[in-house]
Amino acid sequence: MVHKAPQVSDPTLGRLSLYRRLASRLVAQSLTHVFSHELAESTGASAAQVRRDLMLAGVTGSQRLGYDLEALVEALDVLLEGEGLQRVALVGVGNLGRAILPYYAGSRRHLEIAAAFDVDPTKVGRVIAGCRVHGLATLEQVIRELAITIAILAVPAPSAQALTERLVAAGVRGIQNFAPVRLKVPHGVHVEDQDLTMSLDKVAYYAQRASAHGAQGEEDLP
Amino acid sequence: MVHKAPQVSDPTLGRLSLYRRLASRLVAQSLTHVFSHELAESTGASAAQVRRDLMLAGVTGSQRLGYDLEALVEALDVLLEGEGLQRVALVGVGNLGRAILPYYAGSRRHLEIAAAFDVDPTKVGRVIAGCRVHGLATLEQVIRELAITIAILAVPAPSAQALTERLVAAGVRGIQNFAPVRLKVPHGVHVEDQDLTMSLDKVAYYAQRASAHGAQGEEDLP
DNA sequence: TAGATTGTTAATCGATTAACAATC
DNA sequence: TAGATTGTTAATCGATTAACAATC
Repeated sequence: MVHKAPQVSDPTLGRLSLYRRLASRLVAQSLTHVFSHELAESTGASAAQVRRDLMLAGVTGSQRLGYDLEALVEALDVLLEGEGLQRVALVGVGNLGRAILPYYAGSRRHLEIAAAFDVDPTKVGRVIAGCRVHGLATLEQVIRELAITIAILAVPAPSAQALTERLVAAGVRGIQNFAPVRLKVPHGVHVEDQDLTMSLDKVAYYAQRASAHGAQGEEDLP
Repeated sequence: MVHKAPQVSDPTLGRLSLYRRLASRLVAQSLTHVFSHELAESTGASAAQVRRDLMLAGVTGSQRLGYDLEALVEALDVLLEGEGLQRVALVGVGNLGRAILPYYAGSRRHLEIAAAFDVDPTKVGRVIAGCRVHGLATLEQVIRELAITIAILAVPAPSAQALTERLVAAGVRGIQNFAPVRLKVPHGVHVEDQDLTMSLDKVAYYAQRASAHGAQGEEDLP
């Protein structure tokens, strides 16, 4: 348990997240073990890389059976989300906020979406996916009372920065930002931008090249 | 105009997308020029890297005034989205689909969201953000008629793979995938995964470390 | 044992940085 | 000119790959 927390690089972190998702699914199928090459499929990485990633996470496998799923999931949960429970706030209960919520419901044992916030008075007081919606007036109070450390920011771009400052002042240390704005935050606060439009540009770029190079695959390699 | 299309790496592509967004915004403010360090702020990259990125995109700047905004936006549009017009289909008009649509409305001169699709019969026939919603029965027909090459896939995970196969068969060459599933596609088809849960794991990881290292910034460097 | 896996190491690859020369 | 910018190059950094030894 005195597991010295390793420093994990960003790309590795992304893969660990995907391993965990697959692992949870396999656990639900009552499986007990998984091989590195099975996990590799879920990310497109090589099996050797999976092994190195898991070693970094402090998970050790068996040469005959692969990795024990229960231990794997627990180790990843601890690494990604910490030993205790971290509470999360959803800020902005529009279409996007409501769409996101189900993704996080259940299966995350060290994270809990503890509260939601919205400007719209008609939404305040309602319960969405087991989560109570508060007005923005009580933002600081609720966040402090529940000791919330993480926020999902799903509000329109113009209000994003002001809300960020209130969240940080109230004790939030990490923000998943869906607003197409670069947030300014003090040191020690981490912002992860989830830019929905950026990847469409990438798709457009590759699709265009695919069409230009003739409808069929641009290379013959398997 | 016989601009040999450059091979652009993935991280560069992401930054170009962000430069374009900022550039569009500045154009809307009636500005005519922008400096590399101004663009740099939008991504967190260095000014020198911005210059290299833009050079790669074939955009050339002036030493006194920086980069001409109109030329910049046009060059990025052509690079990212092609010379002609590419049409896009939104598949799945749930909360997520409706939330995404406004992000793409307008400002994209070489991309057009031409059609939407949904299983729900009560949604079919409606018009959302200027975009007609079709039933899944006519998917292939509509995609072929409109020559759609790109799809935004915002459907539940279980139906994602089957729909992907129909889309590809009908001529789609690029997919922005919001379903938490790894899609199998033939060569020449590009899938960009937009995983909404992965970045929350990253946030949780960093937030947890921030809290562990004492509430204040973990390093003293500016 | 034979087979298939895991843990470990050196070599490759690519992106970023930093320093410089050139320009208006 | 002086100042601030752009275009260019060599050096650094880090992640990934590939090959190997060790294990059950």
